[in-house]
Amino acid sequence: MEKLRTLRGFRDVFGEEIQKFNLIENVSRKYFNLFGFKEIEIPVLEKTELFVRSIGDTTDIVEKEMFTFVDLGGDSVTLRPEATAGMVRAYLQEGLYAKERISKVFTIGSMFRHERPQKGRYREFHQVDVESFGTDDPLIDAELLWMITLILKELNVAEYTVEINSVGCKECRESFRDELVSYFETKKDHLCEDCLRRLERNPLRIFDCKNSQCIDVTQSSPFLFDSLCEGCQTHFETFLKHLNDFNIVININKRLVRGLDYYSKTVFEITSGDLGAQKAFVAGGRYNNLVEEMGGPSTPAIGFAIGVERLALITSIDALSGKPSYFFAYVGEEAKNYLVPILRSFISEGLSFNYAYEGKSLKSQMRFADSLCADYVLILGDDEIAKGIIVMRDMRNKNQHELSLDPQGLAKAVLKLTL
RNA sequence: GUGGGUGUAGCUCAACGGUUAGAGCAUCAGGCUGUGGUCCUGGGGGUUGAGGGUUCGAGACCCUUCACUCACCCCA
Repeated sequence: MEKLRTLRGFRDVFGEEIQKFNLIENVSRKYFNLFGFKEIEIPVLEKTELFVRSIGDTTDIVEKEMFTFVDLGGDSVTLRPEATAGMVRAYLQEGLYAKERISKVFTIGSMFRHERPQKGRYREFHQVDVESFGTDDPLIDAELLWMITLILKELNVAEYTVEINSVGCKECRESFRDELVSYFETKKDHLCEDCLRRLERNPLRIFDCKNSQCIDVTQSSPFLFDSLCEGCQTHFETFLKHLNDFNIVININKRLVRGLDYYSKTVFEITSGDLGAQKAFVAGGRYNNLVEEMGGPSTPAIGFAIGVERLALITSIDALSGKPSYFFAYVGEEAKNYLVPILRSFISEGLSFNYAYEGKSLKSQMRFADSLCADYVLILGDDEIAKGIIVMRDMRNKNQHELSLDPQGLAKAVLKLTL
């Protein structure tokens, strides 16, 4: 029989990695709450159209990376490849724009992209996603980056680069596009196949190309950054000023463009050299037109996503929580009768507890306790029962104490001794 | 979609084309029938990813296929 295993690019997350995931989520939540962001959980599965319309039908994600299928009702549905589209949909569907002047929301969960898996990239991956609707003030652009740096600091991530750029508004992009196309037309024979295709459909993406010839061509090309309209330029300069106020060190990268069509003005990426090719672990930007394009009122917005797997790769986890753990070792059937009362006592005091279900030898139980890294082992056998006591062994220094055998009061007595 | 690497015990890996495929770690047990980590002894655990071929003989060589992995592409 064929062995059952996960689908390609899908994984079981456990052990140290899940601890890191939890840590990342907890630290993120903490700061989101401090900054006034509210959690919202949105569906993993949405109508395909939602993603096609928001992300853009010429993007790689939509063209070849979505888990799309027809459901039993005949609708084309898609597992979300990113969170922003669903967040915008929720913002409109739930009428948040009418309920509050500014909506600051976040969500945490799985995303799906049908790509070839490699280090730090899987078909199911996790993102922490943050969105702010309702203001174009560059102060919030800087505030988001500040919040991210605080989270990274608490997670002990020190080696990273914040790259920022502005991709302008619709208007400056429109006029720049013609300028760019005419420049690349003259360099056509130096561009790779992909870039020739990009030239037709989405010329800005040529800046994304890793091909050395294409990079050469872009060296002397005009940059959108240099032909921003006055409004976008002021927006960017104010953004820079606020970043400086928050004491955030950044790197302006005129080549930085995003792979999704909806971005405008501010875009940013946070990268780490420790991640190899998949070096971006946080990315985001402003998208002032998307809400309107999706059928809502004209609403400026900005958001970002943290790649949890990638962040976990560069996060080192400290020692586990300081709470001691206890193990109950018993010898003989009579001792086992004390198990449940003692268990109840421990749980009601909130003490972490474990034991061997089959009795086995005391030696075996001690080994088990050791393998679980128990801090204390409570030992109960015929001798102790006869004397009305229970022995508590400190596994680190091998000291043993005798406690009176009173199941109800045992946890309290143990607490007094061990804390 | 393209290219490279790798598939042998739960994990990490050995085994020149030649007995019954081994070792370390892990696990279980014993030494020490009431005390963990160290030590010693032993046990269990394998369709060598799958299928075909070459050969007297294949874990090894050839072909096919699958999977994993890294990189490209793209992205978080």
